[in-house]
Amino acid sequence: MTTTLKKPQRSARKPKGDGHLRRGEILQAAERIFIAEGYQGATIRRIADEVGVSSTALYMHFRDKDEILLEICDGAIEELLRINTEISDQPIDAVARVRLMLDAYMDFALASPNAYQLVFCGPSGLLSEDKQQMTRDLADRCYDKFIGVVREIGASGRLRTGNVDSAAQTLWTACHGLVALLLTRPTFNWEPTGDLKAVMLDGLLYGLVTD
Amino acid sequence: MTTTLKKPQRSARKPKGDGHLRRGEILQAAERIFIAEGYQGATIRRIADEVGVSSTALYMHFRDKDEILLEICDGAIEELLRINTEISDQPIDAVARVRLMLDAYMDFALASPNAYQLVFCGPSGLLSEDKQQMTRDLADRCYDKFIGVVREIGASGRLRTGNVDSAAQTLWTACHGLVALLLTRPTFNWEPTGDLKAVMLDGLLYGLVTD
DNA sequence: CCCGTGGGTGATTGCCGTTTAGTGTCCGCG
DNA sequence: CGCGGACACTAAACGGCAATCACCCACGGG
Repeated sequence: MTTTLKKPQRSARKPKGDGHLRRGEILQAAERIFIAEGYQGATIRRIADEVGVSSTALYMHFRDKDEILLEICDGAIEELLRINTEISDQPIDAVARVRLMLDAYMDFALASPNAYQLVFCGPSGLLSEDKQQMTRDLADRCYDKFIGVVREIGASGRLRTGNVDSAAQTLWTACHGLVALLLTRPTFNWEPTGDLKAVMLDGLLYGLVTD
Repeated sequence: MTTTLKKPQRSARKPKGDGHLRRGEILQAAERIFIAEGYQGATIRRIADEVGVSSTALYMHFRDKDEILLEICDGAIEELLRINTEISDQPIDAVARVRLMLDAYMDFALASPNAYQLVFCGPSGLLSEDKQQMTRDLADRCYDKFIGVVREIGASGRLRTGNVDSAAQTLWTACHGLVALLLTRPTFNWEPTGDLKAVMLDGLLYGLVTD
């Protein structure tokens, strides 16, 4: 009952300042299709149909298709940044925080596979470089949170390799590789996901960090 | 030499059994464009233009576009399999062989970025699953070579984690992650590639394998 | 009352992969 | 020699895509 009457039936047409509402509706519909059918299935026409407008109408609110999907991804990455910040602030051992962050990172990827792949597995040119700027910045801030904790470990002299950057990049890319392949090759005969995550984290941290 | 004149001045038409030659020419042109411009730039029409035939002609020799690119990728993966086999047969310590194989794997990915990404970073549906069968089989045989050596390590009791499969998958996916991100995010402020490879291999093997 | 403007549309452009119907040339066979 | 058929190939078209264009029209301020 609370629904559709945004304004009394004064007019058959929606009131003039509806633009902002439309934008939200489009994002919502796009996200549904994007989650359900991936990048390929989320065409401009299908999103427009879902909202109930013509495909042209989407260009009123977004410059192009990429901007829609990137805005969805931004939302996902913001969530990751929030998680990273939370973990980063916990008053526990730095190594434990690194482990938590990497674990949360992998969980995030597995929970938001489409957004994750669009941002981190983008086939180098699926979307033009400059349009990703906003998303890339967010991802970089996630990485900054991460490397901050790694730097703590390095400062306390617990890094078996002296270089903070190479250690951080190794930890990150290794975890990325695991989830990326889990997502893109779902038919492979994988060991249980939890086991793989554990072996990855145990192995890497044991290999890179001293007690 | 290869005169780029479309019509040889001798006979207006090439001899009858030219089909298999055409196939080679197409693959060669496609590979050039594919390497130079990636998956996006390698369109049927552009490949056909390069060869000097109509776009329809490609369908004489290949069922569809994916088959062309996959055949190129097969060539690349066969090279990887050859390398893996060679290393696998070397009469040296199993751990040293695993390290060599992973190192060669990463070098291969960095040397054939397009083929590597198409096979291993395919956004889960860029090419239909069944068409990749041949390529997947080759990749699986590469993995078999790899896991064979890991199994040797496990059999000699040198695996810190008892599970051969999870260790092998961890090693593989971690190395994949490194090269995948190096390829897809070339603008990131990476440490030197050699350093990253070394830290990855040292850390992982130290973490997963006992002396 | 009228007119500018914001929100929206149908038609169109220019790519793409793929399909269909057809064309010219060579070969083997009568 | 002639002719049917196979072969290598093509032009044109189809449907789908993102993106653009030229419009349209109800509303609200003057």
